[in-house]
Amino acid sequence: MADGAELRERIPHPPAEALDLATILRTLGDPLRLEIVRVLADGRPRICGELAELLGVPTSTGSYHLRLLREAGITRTRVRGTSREISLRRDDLDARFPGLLDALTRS
Amino acid sequence: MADGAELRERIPHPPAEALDLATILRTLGDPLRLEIVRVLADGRPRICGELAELLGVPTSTGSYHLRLLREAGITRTRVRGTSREISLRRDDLDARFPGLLDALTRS
DNA sequence: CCCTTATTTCAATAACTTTGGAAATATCGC
DNA sequence: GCGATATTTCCAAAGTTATTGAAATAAGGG
Repeated sequence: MADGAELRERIPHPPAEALDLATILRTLGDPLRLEIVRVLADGRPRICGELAELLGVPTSTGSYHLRLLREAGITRTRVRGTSREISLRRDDLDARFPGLLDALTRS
Repeated sequence: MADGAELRERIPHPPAEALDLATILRTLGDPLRLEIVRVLADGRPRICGELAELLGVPTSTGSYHLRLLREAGITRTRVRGTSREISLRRDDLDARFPGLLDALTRS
């Protein structure tokens, strides 16, 4: 690690008020990312490698898509040991865009 | 007009069964196109030039975005005189993805 | 500490998207 | 047909996004 920055790594998430509908739609408008959201829709968090394997992509590709989902405010990422636990930000999304997630994950 | 193809010009629209959610989301994930959909959400059709002017873009740019909306199955385009009348495909969208349009145009 | 495991970042590349001026096409009314 | 009006298509430039191997970083456990 680079000299000096010894604080525990914090993963940045946008606050709920900052969520932008066009950004969310653009982010979900990719089959891989939409599939990730559908998998997470059951409320159970998954770890990054689990999702990459499920989608059949290298972890570097998975990590890229998970970063976009997190930056758009769609998912939340928590450090747990050497893994990251990914979950849907369902309450924030439901509060900000009622009905959207339901419409996307229905059936 | 090119020699021989004298039939009345028909504008292609995808059938309702062919609508794809990821394609629709990708298409709406552009601020200009999302704005067009919000304008059309009142159910009143608009002509192309009206929309381009409203958005402050050249008609060639407007025409490009309207083509993407039409090809994604989000809007319907009808020839009316020298103009094209653009409207939302609300019934098809509501039937195929219940709640989606409502969630996008609420407020 | 060092090793292992999980994940991210980097860098290069390829593929796709957006923009807008100019030219082409379509339709109408005369 | 012709001219006017509305829109689309073409094209090239610019911008953005996706993909992935390799290197870097992080955390945990001996």
